[in-house]
Amino acid sequence: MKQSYYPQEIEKKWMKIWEEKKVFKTDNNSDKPKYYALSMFPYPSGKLHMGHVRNYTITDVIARFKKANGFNVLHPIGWDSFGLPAENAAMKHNADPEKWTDENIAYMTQQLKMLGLSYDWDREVTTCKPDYYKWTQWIFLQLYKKGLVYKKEAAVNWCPDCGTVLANEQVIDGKCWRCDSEVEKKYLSQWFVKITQYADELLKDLDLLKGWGDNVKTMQANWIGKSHGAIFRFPVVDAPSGEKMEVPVYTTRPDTVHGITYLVVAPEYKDIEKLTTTENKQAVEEYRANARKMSEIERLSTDRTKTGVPLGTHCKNPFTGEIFPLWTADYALVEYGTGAVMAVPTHDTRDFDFAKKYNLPLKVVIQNPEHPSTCETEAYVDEGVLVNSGEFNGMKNTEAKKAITQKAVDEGFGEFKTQFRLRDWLISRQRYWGAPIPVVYCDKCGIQPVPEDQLPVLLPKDVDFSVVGKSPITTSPTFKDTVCPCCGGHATREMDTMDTFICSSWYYLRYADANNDKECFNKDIVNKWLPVDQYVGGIEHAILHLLYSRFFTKALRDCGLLDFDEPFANLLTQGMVLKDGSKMSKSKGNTVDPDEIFENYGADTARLFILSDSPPARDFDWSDAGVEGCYKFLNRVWRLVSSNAENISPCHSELVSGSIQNKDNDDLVRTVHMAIKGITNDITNEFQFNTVISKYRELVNAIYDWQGKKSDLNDEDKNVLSFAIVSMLKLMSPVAVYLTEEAWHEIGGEGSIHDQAWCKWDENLAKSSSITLVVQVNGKVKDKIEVDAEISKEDMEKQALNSEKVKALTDGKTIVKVIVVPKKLVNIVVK
RNA sequence: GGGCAUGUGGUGGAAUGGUAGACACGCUAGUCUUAGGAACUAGUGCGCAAGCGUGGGAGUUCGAGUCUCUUCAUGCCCACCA
Repeated sequence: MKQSYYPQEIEKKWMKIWEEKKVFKTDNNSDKPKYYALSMFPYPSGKLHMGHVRNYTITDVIARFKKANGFNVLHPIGWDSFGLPAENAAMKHNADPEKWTDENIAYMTQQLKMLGLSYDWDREVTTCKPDYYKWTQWIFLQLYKKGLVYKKEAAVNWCPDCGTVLANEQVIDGKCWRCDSEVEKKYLSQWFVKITQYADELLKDLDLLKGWGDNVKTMQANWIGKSHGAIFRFPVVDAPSGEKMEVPVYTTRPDTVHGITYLVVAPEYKDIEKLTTTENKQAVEEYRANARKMSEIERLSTDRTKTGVPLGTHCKNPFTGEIFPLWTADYALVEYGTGAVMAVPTHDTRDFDFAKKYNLPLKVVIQNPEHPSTCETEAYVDEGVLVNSGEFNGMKNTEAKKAITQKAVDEGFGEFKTQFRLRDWLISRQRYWGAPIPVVYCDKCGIQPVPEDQLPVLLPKDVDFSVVGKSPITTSPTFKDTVCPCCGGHATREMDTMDTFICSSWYYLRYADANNDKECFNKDIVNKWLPVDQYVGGIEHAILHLLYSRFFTKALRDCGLLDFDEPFANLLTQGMVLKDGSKMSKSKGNTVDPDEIFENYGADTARLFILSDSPPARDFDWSDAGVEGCYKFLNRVWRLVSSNAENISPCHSELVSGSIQNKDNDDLVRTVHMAIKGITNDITNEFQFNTVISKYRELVNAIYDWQGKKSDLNDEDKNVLSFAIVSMLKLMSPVAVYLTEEAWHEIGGEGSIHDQAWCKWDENLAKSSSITLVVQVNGKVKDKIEVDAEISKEDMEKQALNSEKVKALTDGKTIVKVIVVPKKLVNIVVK
């Protein structure tokens, strides 16, 4: 008999058996209730890191727990496999990114299997394969048909030295990640997805997501950024052309409208040239050219002092008749609101800074009656009462917002306006390793979508990855030229590929029906499996991926492809894996390679440890000593099973404590019931795996203690021991997947332990036979008395008052009150 | 600047408003061993003690780590959004 536990040998054996028998295959036609457990799928970067191990172990334990509890569980995995690292590797070695990707997937697949994850591998999804991106392209076309995809001119990150567009991720501190030169902005025609059309619903439906943390919901709400304000239109009084013009502004502070002393338009404002006088033209042009060149990071940096130039023209404030100058300044953003800002330096810190710098006038219109401010040294941005505001004087500013906007509405120069910060999603990437955008450009017919029966538009293979300064896809001699689907004449293909976030915005739908080659997924099957019951992933996806996926679900719903509103019912954002207090990273040299842990301690140890020390949502500090401790614990469990194997039967009878003669046996049975209850509740509530594992340890310690009191085992002893050990193995089976399977067979169990039903507990047995009665005097613990668990309130009080320690403290004092908490404590209040 | 978290022993962390420090790591003794970085046993918040203890200060309560207010510190995310 084995006296010590050899994970390498045991784990490899079971890994193979489970794989051959497809133990974790999911049946689409089961009549059990469904449960969809999902981890965010990985980018095939080469090797798993500990963050993956944590993420997938958490989801795996949930999936196994739900399966044991009678659910038909969908637990799939796939690969978010388009993206820059593959292309970079390809460019470095002038090799095919597909080869690099495939090799990584093969390696990581082995690692995932080693980790003992209960995936249904028949549903594996790989976003860079034509059988997947065909449907990504098809979905793009549906969105195009719906008007949710459009093309427009937009600024991109441009590296002048490499002559190429950079993704945001490739811009590091405003510089090119490859050549370190300053990144500029450049205007190109780009594809956009109209996510803003769903801004209101994306915000409103956050309320439906009861199973999401408030932190993630708040981040999304802030990102969507709904604000209520007004649009005011200011007539231009001296447009150089003499034409009648007006400048509309958006403001959330209509109450300050009487305090306007100037007006700012963004450098990219569409009418800016028509609003500039001849004398100011040169200065304005120079300022705009400079702003265009500046990188996003430079421009948006807050510590930068504000700059701007006057246009030379003026507007009239329709509320006051005052004339004020127009300026351009890059603190006005062309993409937000109307691209123009009404400046009230007295009540806005940005306007204040700008006005001080350029000596623009200040006019106070809001005051705190108790502490009036002249706003000479700083803007007064808090609430107050209107002054210098004509008919609105004396009104509270919160009320004035409405009244003033209403006046503008009535007189025809303004309206109420709701504004979002959310922008449309730029999805064009001037890159090779992505899904080609299925569009062609015909000289005669213009933009033409590729007909659906011609999908997929395959990535060309005849490309040169060594090129610098352009996307490798443009070097293909065969890709560019094609035929117009409309007129049959010559057309050229779109050379841009899609942002990989598109691919990852619908993969969770594909899992439900992963091998469908007729449609992206069958509507009924998707309706059956979705929404995902539990989604697990890193907080870093709190905004982009989760928002895009929510948008996709709503858009596909409106295309008639599915019938639900939100894709992820419950979301668990796991914390980071740290080492020595900082995030594991190659540059810091504090990474831990999962392979080494598997090799030295086994996957069960890795699984146990990664769950043990912190609750899932919190950051987890890796410690080598902790791994060692988990390994020792598993060996301790193994010794407990193997040294008792011949005393244990896997089919123990149901144990009722009344029929048990021996006190130690009764205590152990109660301990087991308490463990079942506690562990089940800890998993069910918030997935508190760290306390689950401490309860494993308590249970194992209790069995060892029990064993220490026994020499020869009688039938009752054996029965109780069997009950304890079999329960322990079942409770541990979602975490220590290999050890429990091996142990299950060691004691003669049939089939797989992973097909066994979860343990049940008896409420009457899930408590100990005696309790510690805590006696407090004035809220401080003074005595503890061991009493029967069924003690009455009266007896509790009597026992407490009889305590010698209590008597000593209450002698000669008045007992004001006695509080009795049933079966817990007595508090005696004395004076 | 805004938002969101989090503050408990030497360390990771437990505690439906009811025994603070479960369970571990570490450490200290000891047992068994040729040896042990294995296993087992005992101990381990601080303080000689009365007592004191959950970042600080107030409050609610018979009773507060937990609830309220306030303050400080740390971390993360967003950041010229008018």
